[in-house]
Amino acid sequence: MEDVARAAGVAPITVSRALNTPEKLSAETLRAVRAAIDKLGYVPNLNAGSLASSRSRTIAIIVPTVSHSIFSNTVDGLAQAIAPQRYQLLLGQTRYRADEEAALVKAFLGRRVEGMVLTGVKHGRGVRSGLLRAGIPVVETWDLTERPIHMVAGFSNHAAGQEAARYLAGRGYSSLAYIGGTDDRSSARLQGFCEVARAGGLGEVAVALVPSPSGPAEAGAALADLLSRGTPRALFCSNDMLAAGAIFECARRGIAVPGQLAVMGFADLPIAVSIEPGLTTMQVRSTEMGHRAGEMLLRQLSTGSVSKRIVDLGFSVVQRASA
Amino acid sequence: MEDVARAAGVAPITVSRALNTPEKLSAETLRAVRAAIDKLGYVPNLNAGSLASSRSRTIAIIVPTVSHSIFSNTVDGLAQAIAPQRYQLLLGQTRYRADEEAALVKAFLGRRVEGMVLTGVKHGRGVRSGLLRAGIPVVETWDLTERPIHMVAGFSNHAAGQEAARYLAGRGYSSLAYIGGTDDRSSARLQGFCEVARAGGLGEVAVALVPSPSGPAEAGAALADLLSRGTPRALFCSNDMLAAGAIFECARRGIAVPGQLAVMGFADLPIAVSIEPGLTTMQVRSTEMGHRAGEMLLRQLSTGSVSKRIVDLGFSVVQRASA
DNA sequence: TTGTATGCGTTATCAG
DNA sequence: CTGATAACGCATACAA
Repeated sequence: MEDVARAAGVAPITVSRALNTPEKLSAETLRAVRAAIDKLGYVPNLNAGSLASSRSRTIAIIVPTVSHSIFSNTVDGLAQAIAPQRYQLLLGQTRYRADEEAALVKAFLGRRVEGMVLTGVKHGRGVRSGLLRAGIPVVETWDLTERPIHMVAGFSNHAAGQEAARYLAGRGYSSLAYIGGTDDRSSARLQGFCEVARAGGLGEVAVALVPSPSGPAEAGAALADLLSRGTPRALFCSNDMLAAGAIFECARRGIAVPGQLAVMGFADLPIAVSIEPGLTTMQVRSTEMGHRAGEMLLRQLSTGSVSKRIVDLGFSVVQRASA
Repeated sequence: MEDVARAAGVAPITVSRALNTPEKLSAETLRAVRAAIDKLGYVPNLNAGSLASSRSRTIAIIVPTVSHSIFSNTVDGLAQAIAPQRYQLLLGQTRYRADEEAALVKAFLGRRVEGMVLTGVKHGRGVRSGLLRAGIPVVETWDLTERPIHMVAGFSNHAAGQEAARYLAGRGYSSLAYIGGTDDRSSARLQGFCEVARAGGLGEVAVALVPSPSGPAEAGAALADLLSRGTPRALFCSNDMLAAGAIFECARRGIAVPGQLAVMGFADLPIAVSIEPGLTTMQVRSTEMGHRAGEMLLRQLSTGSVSKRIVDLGFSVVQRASA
């Protein structure tokens, strides 16, 4: 910056201003500084700027894994929301391990990120307190709680599970089965699903769990397991990829969908509308969740005020052919 | 850090050592410092550390979008490779726009990232020169070139396209069609595919392009378009999601796969093995690409030497039922 | 509109 | 094994 200042015949602070508040410089000075910057190929050190201004212009997001479209959509949405404001994105993956989350939060706090987006509302040891002490805005996603760390943008997994059971019961299916992951949010959906099934007199739900992260192939094996234990009439899968895998397995076994087995998914991924038969599923706004989280953080950062602490993005059944 | 030092009765630099080179401190001093750190809830400012040491311990990756599994796998692989070394990951999305790439590179350079992973080998204005001047290690992925910026870990899209055509020709299919995206790498695959088709006397390939990013739904429309223009016997899709969409469309139209139309995909995503019929596809190592890129960067950063500038991860046809 | 003085929170270097 | 001193490259506060 000193070199640039010298080349442009100004003080270093003027170079700083040319970068950050160009509107406060005369056109002539600005031109000279920019010419010097180009000539010297000067690349401002943003870390030094962060240190001096104590504003890092970074936001972090922690997800179980980015390999799962539901989460990568959220990352995508967040990235799109913050990019126009020239914030940069730090990405952390827990791979479904709570202690990883705590380590990542600590590391990001060390980076002095200005805001953080988390997955879920249950967190590892020290996460909540560390975040609270840091005093940065935090948005939890992919679930809902009355008592967020700071803000939450998501939907109730428990209620979504209930709604799925209600939908299937309403269509007259009585013998229900479930295939899903082992993470907190899948578990919440399962619990809601079973509650309504039980309350509706549909009896016990046949459950097959697959370890998260799960893909369509695992669903095939899980379905085989379920079929060996009984004859379900309708199957709720904790995400669309599992549902797709189940439908493929049915095709392989000559089981008609929905004729013999109705299949319902979760998330409304692109494959849901495309697969044959079209997949009845629970739509949730995965991209919007990230985008909204970004907006909430930015609003808090720029105005210092929260508009809403709890944003329920909801869910809705998308009825297609499979159930 | 000063507060911690005071509480522990040592100099600030000793606190720094407790954090970075604990093995150089006496057990007693170390214990005292750590106790003070815990007591005060001290979180070291890594940005300040970066400034003083000129080592940021960050690595950046730029992908078109993380919503596409092929790229999110690469991000995942990179994240896994660098996490154990306590490097952090900055993520940038171009959304398939070259000028975005240049802007992201510039921003990441400003952050003083220690290494960078790019998608593809064609880059926006100033990207190559800026990176070269910065002197940081760079790994290009998802393609191959004789003249990488620094290093490249990928495979030849052109050769993969050729191989696909060769495979289909070898199975006796003569009337070929193609559905694919509009990005550089898809284009390279298409070109290789057409070259071999032409050279093998199979005539012109019927081509339907869908704008990137593309999903299974777009493939349905593209296939409809192809069918309105002729009767292809085999279809090569530029990724498995497009192939899946094409297979679903065939199911809808009562077209037997592979009986009436053979379908071949690209990437070997989890859906390929799961879908019915099993998808014949071209396997590429998307996760490994990111992981390998991370290892190459770390090696360069720690030893200062490159083992291999050009790493060809290759590709291979995975034969299943669809072609 | 531009400049001067100062400090942000660490680590490198050199000494003891 | 521990400490004193001087950067690192900027932006804030204030002055002109």
